[in-house]
Amino acid sequence: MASGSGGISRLALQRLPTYLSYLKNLPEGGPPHISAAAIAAGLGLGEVQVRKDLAMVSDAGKPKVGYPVDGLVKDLEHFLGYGTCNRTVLVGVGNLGLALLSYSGFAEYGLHFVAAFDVNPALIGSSVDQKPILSVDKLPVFCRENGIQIGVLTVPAVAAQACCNALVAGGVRAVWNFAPVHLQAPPHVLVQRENMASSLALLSYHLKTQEAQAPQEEQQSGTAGQ
Amino acid sequence: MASGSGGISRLALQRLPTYLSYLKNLPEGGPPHISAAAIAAGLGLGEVQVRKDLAMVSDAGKPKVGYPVDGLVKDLEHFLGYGTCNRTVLVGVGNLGLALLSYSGFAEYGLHFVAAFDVNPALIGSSVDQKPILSVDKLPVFCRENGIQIGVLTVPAVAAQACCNALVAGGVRAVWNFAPVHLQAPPHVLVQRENMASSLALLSYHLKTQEAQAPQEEQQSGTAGQ
DNA sequence: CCTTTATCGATACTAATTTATCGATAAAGG
DNA sequence: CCTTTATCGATAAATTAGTATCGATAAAGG
Repeated sequence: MASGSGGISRLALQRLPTYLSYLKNLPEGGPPHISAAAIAAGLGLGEVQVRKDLAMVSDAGKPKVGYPVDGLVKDLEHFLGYGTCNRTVLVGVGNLGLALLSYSGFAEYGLHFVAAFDVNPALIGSSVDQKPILSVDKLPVFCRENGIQIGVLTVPAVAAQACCNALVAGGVRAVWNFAPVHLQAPPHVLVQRENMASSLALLSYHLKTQEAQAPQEEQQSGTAGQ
Repeated sequence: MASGSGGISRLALQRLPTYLSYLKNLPEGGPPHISAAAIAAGLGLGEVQVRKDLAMVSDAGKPKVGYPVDGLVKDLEHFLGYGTCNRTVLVGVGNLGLALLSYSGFAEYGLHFVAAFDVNPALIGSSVDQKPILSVDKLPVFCRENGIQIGVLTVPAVAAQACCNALVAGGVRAVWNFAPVHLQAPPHVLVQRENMASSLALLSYHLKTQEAQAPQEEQQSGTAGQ
């Protein structure tokens, strides 16, 4: 296991979980080693890029053999900080909030929901999957007392900055923001915006430009590889 | 309105919707013009970057005045292809699928859900917000007959490639994939993966590294700007 | 009408990221 | 034991993205 010299680039860091999930989903009885070329092919990436990314995380790669799958998984998880339990609260129990709250897969990434918060009195007092829904008034104190590290924001845009402030006041150091606004926060707090609109922009632009270029395409017999 | 010379970069394209939403959320009675510097400050970006991005989209910027807010909004929407109705289906009516299906905000981006698909017989036949839930067996035919352009995949990872193939067979040209797998598709079909794990990686890594560097921080009096 | 000022757009520069090349090495086969 | 081959890691080149500088211009004020 190696910690690459300087820091890892943001884009490389974002690719790491993709490798991780690819490796974890490899068929059970397969070979215990895998080459960078194989990973690259499976994920549609460049072979050299894969090697470079993995070099930041692990030094278990050996010529002629490749990387040991299990070892690489461990190295990735360790590098990303999965495994250490990050206590998390969710703010805003709407449709999306509920979906995230009841998704069990986040535990794999070390993310553990402890409680949820909302302003709606009809929700306060109830619970979702053992996780209580509390009033947002209690947010800063709760975070402070329970050592919360991550806050997930699924509130309307207008409420997002206030909720973010409450999280920061409670000592939270990472915010996952699903609201379509840019949030201000002190530098030691990482605000990661999950921007669905960005993805949609890519889709929409693709459709628009492709339409202009090839308006008569349509007879591809569904040849989707693999 | 200008179409920048070559193509726009992926990263720039992803920033455009951020500008758009920022402009749309500007207070009603405000000034009719805005400068690149003001936008940059509001979004935490570089002033020059904002100008360069906007130059790809619009040529309505004037010295001493800035950009006309309304005009810029129109140019952005036109460039991104919003406004043209993109008929969309959703596959996989689980928690997340439901949340997306009942979120009304997508219409703003030209995305209109026409129907949803699932394998669960208990769901098939019912509907969510006027949108019928049909059997996945009908997916290719339905897409073909209704001129569906976008498919949203909120199915389990194992089912994703098969559903993607069905969408492609139905003539869909853009897929928004929420499943944590890399999908194969012919080159004219854009597969955009919404990778929550990537965001989580950033958060987790930030917490891990910050913990190692400054384990004794904690007494910041919640000074969150704005 | 001329000067000043805010702000854009273009050009030049710098930094980051990706891709290509090449030598080194671990295993396999003769 | 030597040769061959697959594959890694490192260095170098190319591409791409981001930043700084500067002249040009539209409005405002004298």
